[in-house]
Amino acid sequence: MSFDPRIPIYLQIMEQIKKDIVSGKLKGGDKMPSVRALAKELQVNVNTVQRVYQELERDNILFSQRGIGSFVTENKETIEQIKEEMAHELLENFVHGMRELGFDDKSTLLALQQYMGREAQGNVKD
Amino acid sequence: MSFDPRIPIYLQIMEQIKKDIVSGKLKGGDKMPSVRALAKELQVNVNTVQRVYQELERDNILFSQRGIGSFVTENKETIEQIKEEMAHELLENFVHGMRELGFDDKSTLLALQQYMGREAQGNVKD
DNA sequence: CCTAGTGTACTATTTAACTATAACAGCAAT
DNA sequence: ATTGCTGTTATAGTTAAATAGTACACTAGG
Repeated sequence: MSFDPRIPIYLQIMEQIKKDIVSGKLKGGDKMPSVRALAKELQVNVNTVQRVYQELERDNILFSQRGIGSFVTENKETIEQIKEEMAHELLENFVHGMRELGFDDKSTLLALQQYMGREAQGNVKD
Repeated sequence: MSFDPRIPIYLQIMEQIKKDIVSGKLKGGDKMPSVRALAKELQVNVNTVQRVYQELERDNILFSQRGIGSFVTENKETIEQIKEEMAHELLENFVHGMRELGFDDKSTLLALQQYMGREAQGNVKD
């Protein structure tokens, strides 16, 4: 994982973990790497990872047990809620961003289909 | 304009100016507010605005003349290029972001249409 | 010439993120 | 008990963004 220097590292790690949970890559109850292990893997300081886990625990996404480890919440509602929040934010950024560039919604939709088509080397319109 | 504390202010101001140029709200040759005027308007320091103008000049989006003012470039190609870059970045963030949340492209497209429909209180599908 | 407004440059200070390092606290297996 | 892993807390130092304040350089208009 490489980091965007414009955004605090701990926020980027938080986002990545949330994505992994929301997409099912990490499941409810899964044990997270220890703060030290993740710090080493990501080449960041232990305190930074500790902050990540702390913030995620504050948001009820993880829970930590001293001496044992940190775990993904078992609460599926919480996870679904996070997913909706994240998707909503992406939608909002995209649509509003395109509007601010002068695209109307129809043009935006078209641009998206073209982009997806280009990436998939095939058309999304079935 | 209110600022996202997670991102440097000067970058946010840069983005806004670029959006205004790309969307046509600011046109080629237009005189920008003076660094002091914009600083006062945005409630930020003169140095911050100075940095914004300096960076935008480096990107050939503005040009500044000492004693006179700062102006939007007359080069339409540059503006068009910026517009494409910004649109591409939005598309990329959106599509990749949705994929990371576990949405396939078809679901993403549907979610977008629903979002646009909700906002417009009407359907985009003509 | 002189003034007012412009961009530009410089120094100093504050704040937050990040790092480095160490220590403390709790659990489990030997 | 001891060892080794865990989360947690604390202190200190570095870096970059942003601020505050000042000064300089240039241009236009009176």
